[in-house]
Amino acid sequence: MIAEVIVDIASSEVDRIFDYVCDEGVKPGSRVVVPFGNTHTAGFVMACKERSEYPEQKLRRISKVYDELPALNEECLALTDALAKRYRCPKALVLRLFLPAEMRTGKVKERYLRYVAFVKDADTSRAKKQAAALSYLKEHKKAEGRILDEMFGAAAIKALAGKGAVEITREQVRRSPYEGIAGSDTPHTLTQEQRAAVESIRASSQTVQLLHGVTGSGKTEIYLTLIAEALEQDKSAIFLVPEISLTPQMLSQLRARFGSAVAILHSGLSYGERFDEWWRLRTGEARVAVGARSAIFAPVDRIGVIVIDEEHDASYTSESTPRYRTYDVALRRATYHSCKLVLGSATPSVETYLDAREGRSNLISLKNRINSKPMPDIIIADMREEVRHGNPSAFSSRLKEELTRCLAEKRQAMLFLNRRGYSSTVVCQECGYVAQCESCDVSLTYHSEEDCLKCHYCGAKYKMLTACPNCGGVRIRYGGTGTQRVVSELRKLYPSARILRMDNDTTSGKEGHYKILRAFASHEADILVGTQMIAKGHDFPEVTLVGILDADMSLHFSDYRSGERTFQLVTQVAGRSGRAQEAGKVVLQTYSPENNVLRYAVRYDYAGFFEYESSLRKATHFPPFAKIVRVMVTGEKEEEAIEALKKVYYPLEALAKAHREEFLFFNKMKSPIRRIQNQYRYQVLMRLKGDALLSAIYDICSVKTRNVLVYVEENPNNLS
DNA sequence: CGCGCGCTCGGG
DNA sequence: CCGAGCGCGCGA
Repeated sequence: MIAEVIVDIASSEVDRIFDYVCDEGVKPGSRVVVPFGNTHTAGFVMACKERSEYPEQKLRRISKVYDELPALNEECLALTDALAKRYRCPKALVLRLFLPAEMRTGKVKERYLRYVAFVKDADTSRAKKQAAALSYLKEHKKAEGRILDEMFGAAAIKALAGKGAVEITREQVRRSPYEGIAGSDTPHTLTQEQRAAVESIRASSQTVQLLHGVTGSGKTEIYLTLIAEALEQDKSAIFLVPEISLTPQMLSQLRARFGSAVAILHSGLSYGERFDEWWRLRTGEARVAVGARSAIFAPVDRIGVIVIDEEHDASYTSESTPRYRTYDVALRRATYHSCKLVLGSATPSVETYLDAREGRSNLISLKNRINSKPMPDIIIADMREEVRHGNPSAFSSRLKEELTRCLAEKRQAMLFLNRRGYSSTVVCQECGYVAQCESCDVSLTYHSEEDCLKCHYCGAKYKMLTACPNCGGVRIRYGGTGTQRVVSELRKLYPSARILRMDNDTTSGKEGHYKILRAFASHEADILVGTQMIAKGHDFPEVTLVGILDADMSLHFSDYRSGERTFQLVTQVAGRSGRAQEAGKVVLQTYSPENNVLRYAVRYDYAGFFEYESSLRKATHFPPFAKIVRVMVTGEKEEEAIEALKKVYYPLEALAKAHREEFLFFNKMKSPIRRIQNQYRYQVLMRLKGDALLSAIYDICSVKTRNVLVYVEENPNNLS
């Protein structure tokens, strides 16, 4: 038989089928090792056939077939072809997405245990131990070899096997993560509104379902009901959440509901655990795949429902080749299985909501919160006023007032600032010198705890300046406030308050987040200061005050999505306040209180925001009414990068000239940040009316370059 | 991707 | 004349 093989080499040069001779019974989807050139390489059987077009004497034989059950099924293989085409990348890169990384590198092997099973009676009259072992096995049918050895001695078991009375087998066992986490299943009766939502999804003839509801409106319970339904129908489910939401609390909730039917796929697991969870899904032993973006590639058959929670989250778009959108992959899978794709969010992306508005998906709006409590009041603090009244600090007088009251009432507060470190710039007062990273064209952030300067783009650390390296001056100014500075100012203002900080610097490893959150949840601190990561999915019933210290940070980004992001951020952060008994409050500090997005956000008026934002985008020709395409060219040597840029720029320019009607904008430029991690960055920025020329653009950008990376981004998440 | 082949260039 | 360096094409 002939196998059509794709070799596991991430290069377009070898991205084609190679025919190999193989034994009968080799199935498509199997991982294999094949002789390739003068080495051996891993590969995947994409299809099998009887005869090859290739000259017979040149055919070579597959040297190893890995799994009894092929790692990939028909759906995965078809999806590989489709995605490789869509994102113009080698099939090998797509195939890799389907497998846990350690399966390729061969770091982890299955864990086997020896079992002994009863086969038939035999003469054991002259061996007491054998007789005892055999009768034990006759009763129990099967037992683990190691335990039997201990009970009856290894020799006796061996002897029985020799007589054919018992059979020894090696069976694969799985390491199961979070085994200790039990969690109690809360009773799950649905509210009227939740029942109606489930009914609407069931009855809908559309694939995509958009579940729009504020924090606390009970979206999760609806997801779980739909997943349970899939399981009842003997189908499987995929449940995706943003990376940050994969907390032990969330996992224990799922474990409690679905037990061992749940398998978790995420980077926090050990290699062995991830490997085994993957196989549990592949064999059907587990049928609910839970994880972040990459879990959309979970090896499940017969999918009954796919859920994408917090649909708007930026982490659902891959930042490396293939730059897939999770939604795109999910829609393909849902279509293949004729199942529903449920998107949930309190603040859907403009694109997603527009689809629903225009009837391309089914919109379900949850109007009420489960506990019928209103969302907290959002108070705008005008920071211009503060400056006018001689208050230069990071805290408005209103926030200080509320903080004082909150602490007096023994409640908790959360302060949010999306900037870590102490100060974002270090400036010499004498000559204006700004400390910059050697490998990136960005200014360094001062970190007070380690008394050092850090680059937030490449992670490099530098010694803090004692004097200006330019002029020798010693008067150094710290510009811009980060979380560390907020904490130190808070300590001065509220010396007796217990303060915790949570950002990338305080959290070592996955456990780090959890520890801080747990400490805060059990009221070991009064104030939690943090970045974006405190905004998502955690329940703190004692929190009655939330401060958004700099709502403008995301607002004035030169990015068409900045309004959307700000609305999402404010809504999300506000949702942290007053979740239980007490009414909550939010103080939102801004220098532009008249800003439309903020005005909609303080009223929790998503519909109003959407109308405003979408008409703005329509008028200015921005996504989802147009497409932004950025071609990035990066390389270590600036001249090489420029040379490669020219290679793509001229053909692109010609394309733009030939299709003026399709182009709204076309320009080549240096990236806003010229260099990151010693890589020079150049870009061609385009805005197109639609996708008509996308294919041509990808074609142009698939030029061969040396030492330079060229890639295409569609509607990129940031333009740095 | 990794290799080997062959072409080119420079030193002597 | 010979060896090092690199661009190119091949792999079933």
